[in-house]
Amino acid sequence: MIDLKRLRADPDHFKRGARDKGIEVDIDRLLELDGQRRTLLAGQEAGRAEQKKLGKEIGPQIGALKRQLKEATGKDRTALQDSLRALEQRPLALKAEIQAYDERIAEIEPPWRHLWLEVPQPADPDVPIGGSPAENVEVRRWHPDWFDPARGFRSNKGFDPRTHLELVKDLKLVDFERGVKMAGTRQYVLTGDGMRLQQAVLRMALDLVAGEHGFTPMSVPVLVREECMVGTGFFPAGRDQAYHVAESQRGAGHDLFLVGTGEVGLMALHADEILDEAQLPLKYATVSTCFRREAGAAGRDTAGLFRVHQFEKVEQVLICRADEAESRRWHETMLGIVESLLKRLELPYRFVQCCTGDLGPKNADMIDVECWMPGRGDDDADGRPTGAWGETHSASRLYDYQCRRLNLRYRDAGGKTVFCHSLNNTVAACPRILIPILELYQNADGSITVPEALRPYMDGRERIG
RNA sequence: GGUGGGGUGGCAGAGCGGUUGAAUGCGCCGGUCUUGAAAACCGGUAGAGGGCUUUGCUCUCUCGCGGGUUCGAAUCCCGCCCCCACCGCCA
Repeated sequence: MIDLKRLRADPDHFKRGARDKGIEVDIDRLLELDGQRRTLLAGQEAGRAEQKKLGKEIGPQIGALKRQLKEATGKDRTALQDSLRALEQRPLALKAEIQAYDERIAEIEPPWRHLWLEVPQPADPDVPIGGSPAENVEVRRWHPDWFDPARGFRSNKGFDPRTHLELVKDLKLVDFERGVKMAGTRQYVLTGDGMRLQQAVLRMALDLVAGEHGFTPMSVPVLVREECMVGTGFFPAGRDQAYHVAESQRGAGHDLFLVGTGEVGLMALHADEILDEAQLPLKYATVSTCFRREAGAAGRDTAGLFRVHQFEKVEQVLICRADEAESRRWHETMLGIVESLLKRLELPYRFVQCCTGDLGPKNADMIDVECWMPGRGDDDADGRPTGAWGETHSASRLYDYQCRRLNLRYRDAGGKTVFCHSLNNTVAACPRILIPILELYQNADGSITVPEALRPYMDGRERIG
């Protein structure tokens, strides 16, 4: 969430930020509620201060009188009761006053809090302003010697490509029909070498980020409390995207939600903690199952492995000191890890600077990594796909937006508690990353060459099919 | 799932409903002493929000979380969450 002090000081900054991201939030209403709340709080606190003072003054007197009352009879009793009543008059009036404040605050706080959570983090000034992914800006690209996306598949490999959909069917790597039978649309079964290939990619990615780059590998819950989803910034905006396990309907005290990314478990791990500055940065990686409802994506990428409800992902997160330069450096470092993965896999890729409209509420900056997928894109005159870039990774820089929500802080050299900065980045998302691998490494005879970097994870095998 | 016990500061551990935001011990920080260190002694040691004459003073909230009783709740009542023990079930 954003810093309310900054919002009060410069509302236009946040209004602009929301507008640039195409997110509707009534900031004027939030400021109004905030002002009301602060006024009420001041009144409530003044009342309580007096109540405490009074309690110390006349509390012991009341206690003494009540003790006397127990033994007293007749006239004494009436007199004692009268003085008791007189003594209690002021605190009773105060009590009513404070309760009135409490009620009004209780009315205001839920909408105030909800609006506060909805205010997006403004994008950094160097993020291009735009409304849709079409306005994202390519930053750089790379391709191996043996495949230049600019030239088209045939001139690179000497034959026309099949799409990954055709390849997995021919080679029996995926069973879509039975996946759908069991679990509905966008479900699939990886079979045999399809599963082996996926495991090879995941393990290679985890070894890279954990083994070579010092990210601690973790296994974290994928079924979490709502607080984790709100804390990591996926709720309330992305509530529709998450599967909701309504355990409260069968008597449990709280519901659970299936995470859409391992980032949730890795980031929520340290919620409500105050870390030592010396512990930072925290570098974590996980391989986890991810669940997405894909609400609003009906009809988009329905065929194949591109957009599915359940998938496996190696994710890296980093929690560091609240220093812009440092978190920018880590962003580059994490992107560098992805780059080395894709170079080892020899997959043509490009980095894309996402525009404001593509960032989502929580990010100040986001770089997408796209791989060349020969089976995507428009068809040519012969009805063959011409290929297109497809998003496989996404690297976000969040400043302290996420850590504020998670209440995740550290104590700096001066002893102050400061919200940490956080970053996250895909290392490898499966089965999506299998698409460029299968399509680029396909051979004229319909087989797939196993990328060299994956062979150690595939019992040394050189081809599938 | 059943039964029982329990959640208090960095940790351990007290706390008849009334100056208890919290004794005591440990740890940590500063000081005295010392050639240096240890010991001993003295002092200080939670977080959040607000106000001001803004590096200090002051107010409010926080004893798992939420609600209730009360003039007043760490203390009494209710709900929830979590932990521990034993039993049952189980990869």
